[in-house]
Amino acid sequence: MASPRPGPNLSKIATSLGVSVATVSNALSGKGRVSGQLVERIREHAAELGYVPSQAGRALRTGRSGVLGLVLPDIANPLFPKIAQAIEFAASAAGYGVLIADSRGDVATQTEAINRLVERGVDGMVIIPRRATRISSAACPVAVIDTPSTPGNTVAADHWQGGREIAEHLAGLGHRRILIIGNNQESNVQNDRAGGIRSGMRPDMHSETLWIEKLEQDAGSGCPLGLAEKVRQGFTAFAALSDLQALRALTELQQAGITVPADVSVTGFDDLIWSPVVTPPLTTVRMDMDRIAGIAVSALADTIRRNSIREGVLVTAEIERVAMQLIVRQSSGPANPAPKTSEMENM
Amino acid sequence: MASPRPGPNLSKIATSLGVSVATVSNALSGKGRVSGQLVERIREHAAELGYVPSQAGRALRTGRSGVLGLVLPDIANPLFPKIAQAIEFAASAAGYGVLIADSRGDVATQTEAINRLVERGVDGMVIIPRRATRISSAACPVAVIDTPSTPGNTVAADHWQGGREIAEHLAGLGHRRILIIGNNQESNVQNDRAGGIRSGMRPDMHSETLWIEKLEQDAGSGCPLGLAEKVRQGFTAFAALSDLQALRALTELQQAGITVPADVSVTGFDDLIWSPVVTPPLTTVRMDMDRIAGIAVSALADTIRRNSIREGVLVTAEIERVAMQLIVRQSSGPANPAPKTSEMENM
DNA sequence: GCGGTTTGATTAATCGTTTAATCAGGCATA
DNA sequence: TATGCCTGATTAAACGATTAATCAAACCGC
Repeated sequence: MASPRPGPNLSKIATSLGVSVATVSNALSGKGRVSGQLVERIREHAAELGYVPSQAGRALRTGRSGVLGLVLPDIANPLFPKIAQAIEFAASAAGYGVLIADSRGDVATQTEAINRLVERGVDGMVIIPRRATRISSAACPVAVIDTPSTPGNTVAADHWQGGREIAEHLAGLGHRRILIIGNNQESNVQNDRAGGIRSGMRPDMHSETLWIEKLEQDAGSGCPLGLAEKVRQGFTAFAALSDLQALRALTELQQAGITVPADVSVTGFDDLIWSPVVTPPLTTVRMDMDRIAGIAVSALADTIRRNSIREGVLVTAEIERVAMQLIVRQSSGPANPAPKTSEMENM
Repeated sequence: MASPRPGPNLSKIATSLGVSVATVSNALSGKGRVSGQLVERIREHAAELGYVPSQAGRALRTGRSGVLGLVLPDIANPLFPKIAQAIEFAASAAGYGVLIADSRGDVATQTEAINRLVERGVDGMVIIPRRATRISSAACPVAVIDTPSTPGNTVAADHWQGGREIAEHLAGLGHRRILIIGNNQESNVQNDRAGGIRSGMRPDMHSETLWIEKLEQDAGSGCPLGLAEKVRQGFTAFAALSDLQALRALTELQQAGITVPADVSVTGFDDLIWSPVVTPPLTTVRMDMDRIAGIAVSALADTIRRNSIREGVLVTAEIERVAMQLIVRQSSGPANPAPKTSEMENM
């Protein structure tokens, strides 16, 4: 009934070579004292037998599973593929596997997801927290990726600076009235980005902020944002806090007969997959997820290596904010002092 | 140096209750012969001690890790979050963890990613294959999710039928000249979808197919698709094989001053996250990923349970094609026999 | 009251790896 | 030559769970 593992194990190699298992183990790991030529012979033989070490056996003995957990509470965020990819890449470069857990956007099950990972024996985990949740340390080292302004954050993109880049870009193009379009006011990330935009504006500039989720509570999901009205009020730039919202703004404006960027400018955040290929391609700000993931994972790996006794720690890294990079494409252009109003009639 | 696991283990519970470890194990798993009241006592005590079984110990003994691998070779596909979420959900409902592996779109590393999973001791894996690759069975049971027409496929959405739904919808709206917009001609999925559209057209209808990747090889990535010209040629409907391409088409048309759906219709596939919130909301076709994932995972779990000896098998399921559902939104409307040509001048 | 079954528990082996402890020689030094 | 050290290997004890085999006692029919 019990299924024996298919491949050879240490003891098969050992008996086949007439040595002890301990020697084989030492030779392969390079730890004990084994003569050079014997190491050679053992390595060779192991390779030709196609030996692959049993993670279970190793884990049982060492207490380390070699697996990290990745908690993505808001998987609907289209940023997810990039994050998962970056984490997986960094982790496997560091010799770790990645176990995913998501809570389908439900706050209550975030804890449950974390527990499942702990039960599976992960050595540590990377958490991208759901907005406004605070991670109290779990039963293993935890790296948090949120925003630099979040307490307990390990490493994150410098969303604030990214916002400033956008503001300065728009200011340089002559825009003076900017509408910031965000989704959710509780999101640490979106708040940082909005704050950055405001802080980067010149004294003679004016901004308002539109929170979509709040709007949809009254007007229903998928409702129009009323951007044409905003254009009439003199806004010439729409700075969305995510490319998803930028896309929504862009198509609504286009449908209303307002041309981007001739009439108004639209910018986003995150450089999501569609951003370069829509018309016009989106001006946006990109975070270096590979770098962030690399820092998070190596900080985590360090902590795991250091902590002989397994305990819950919020991991800290030396670099905790990574600069975002402005990508200028064609959705932003010089401010048009008098956007064409002819089209506005038929709204 | 070696870090002892923090929590209690079977033997701690056993000595604390004055019974043997075997009895505790039996009581918790409900397998051997233990008296009812002792089972009760043991379960209670284990719970209050916060006992969590060691996956490593169990895995070593049983040869089962309780983990499935998920191979996503083309992670750039924005469909990924839904797939990953569905698989993770189905797997954790079946008591499995999910280890992810991606090959960053690189064909060569797909095999390497699979090997990494095998080395980590997964009990089976779900593979969404990169286009045009054929999965030869690995060292464990494998479920393939691609298209029903792919040899070796386990379960998938009925992309062909989805295509027919689109064609019939457009036919019913009076469209007679349809431009199919796909990305890559080698993709099994996209080919099925295109085939379905063609097969669902009425005899008096005409279609052409535009493959973006081929176009971009000459004209450069992100180049215009020249859809305005197609409108002039009499095409009134643009059926994209993914919402990503639909979005690209929609924005290009809108930017050219062509109104959707008044002038032409645009449809997509997959009901991606932005589809309901762009203007106009996209008519698309949705696959029931939860159902597909559920079927794939339970077929996999069955095979794993059945196969005492661990071997590589391509898993088969009873239901291998799952119907797609047409979602009619506002990007498709009645065919306009003479789309306005006034705007066409300024192209 | 005696062989035989059933019940409820224990014993002990096993999965594959790591690693501390031990040991047998060889070699150098006193 | 006896002592000590170094080298290169072996021994054996874990890690934590599962499970086949065993065992003691109770219970049954005859």
